[in-house]
Amino acid sequence: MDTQNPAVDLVLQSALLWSGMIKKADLQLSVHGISFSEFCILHRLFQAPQHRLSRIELASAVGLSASGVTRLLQPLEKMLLVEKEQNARDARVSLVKLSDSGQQIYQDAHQTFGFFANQFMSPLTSRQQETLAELLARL
Amino acid sequence: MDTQNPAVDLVLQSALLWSGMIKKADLQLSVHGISFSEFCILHRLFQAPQHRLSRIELASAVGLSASGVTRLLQPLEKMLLVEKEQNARDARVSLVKLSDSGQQIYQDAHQTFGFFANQFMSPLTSRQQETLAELLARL
DNA sequence: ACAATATACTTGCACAATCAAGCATTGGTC
DNA sequence: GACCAATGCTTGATTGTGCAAGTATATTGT
Repeated sequence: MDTQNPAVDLVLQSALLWSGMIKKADLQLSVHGISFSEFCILHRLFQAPQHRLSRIELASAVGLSASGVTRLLQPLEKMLLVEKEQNARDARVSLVKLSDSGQQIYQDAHQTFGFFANQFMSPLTSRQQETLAELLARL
Repeated sequence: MDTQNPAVDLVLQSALLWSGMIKKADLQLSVHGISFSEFCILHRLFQAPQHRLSRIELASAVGLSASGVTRLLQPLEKMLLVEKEQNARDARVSLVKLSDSGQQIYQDAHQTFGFFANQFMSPLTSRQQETLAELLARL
């Protein structure tokens, strides 16, 4: 590609790779009626204590703005996958809780996504995947 | 994060990392009046023989749809960074050529981006960056 | 106690990117 | 030579996302 600056190529190569990855993931997840971003939201909620997080925490966890989270959650609320709750200590924060049906959908989607992720990473051995994870973790 | 499936975490971690990277890159490039996507376009054009590519080639090179490329190029044409040219053999294709001023802007932006990319990759040694590039190249 | 500042959202507007549909051109097939 | 599928591109409508501004609540300083 570029003979001058390997870091430039590395960054551009990665950006291309991950934009393609997200498109493929979106396609796989569409059978569950959710997008990649929505899956990320559900994933973080599932991991959280009591499956509950504030919108701000959610935003930074998935790399979106606060307004992005607000809008992403609207359809999920209508589908009853998540519920709004109040925080007793601070009336500003409105907590998001994964509902029972949300957990169900998440687990179905997780299976699909896990299969996809394994397939996507299959050109690398487990050892190489670990190495990759370590390298990325430093960035 | 997830104790069940390391590939899932790896993919989600990466997606988060690169979405953040693109935002930072956009910020850096804004001093040249271009976005990350526009920089990618200019980069590919600069590398191409005679700094010239068809819109389809450009689209796949930067991971956009054909219509995305059409729309991205409109402002660049107005700024006279690129020029439209016809292909003698096939009247369907309209080639995009990097103009002289486009090359100038690109080289300025490349310097900024190169600096950014080096900084972004600085937690990794050159050796590690090579390893990372090799691993990503397989995916 | 009260003002000033900060935080947690939500909303209006703008923009980037996609898809579906359409147009023009090419190349193949009968 | 005339249809027909495929290709390269553009356009209209829609979606996703961010930013700036607004509201409500909390916190800090005096």
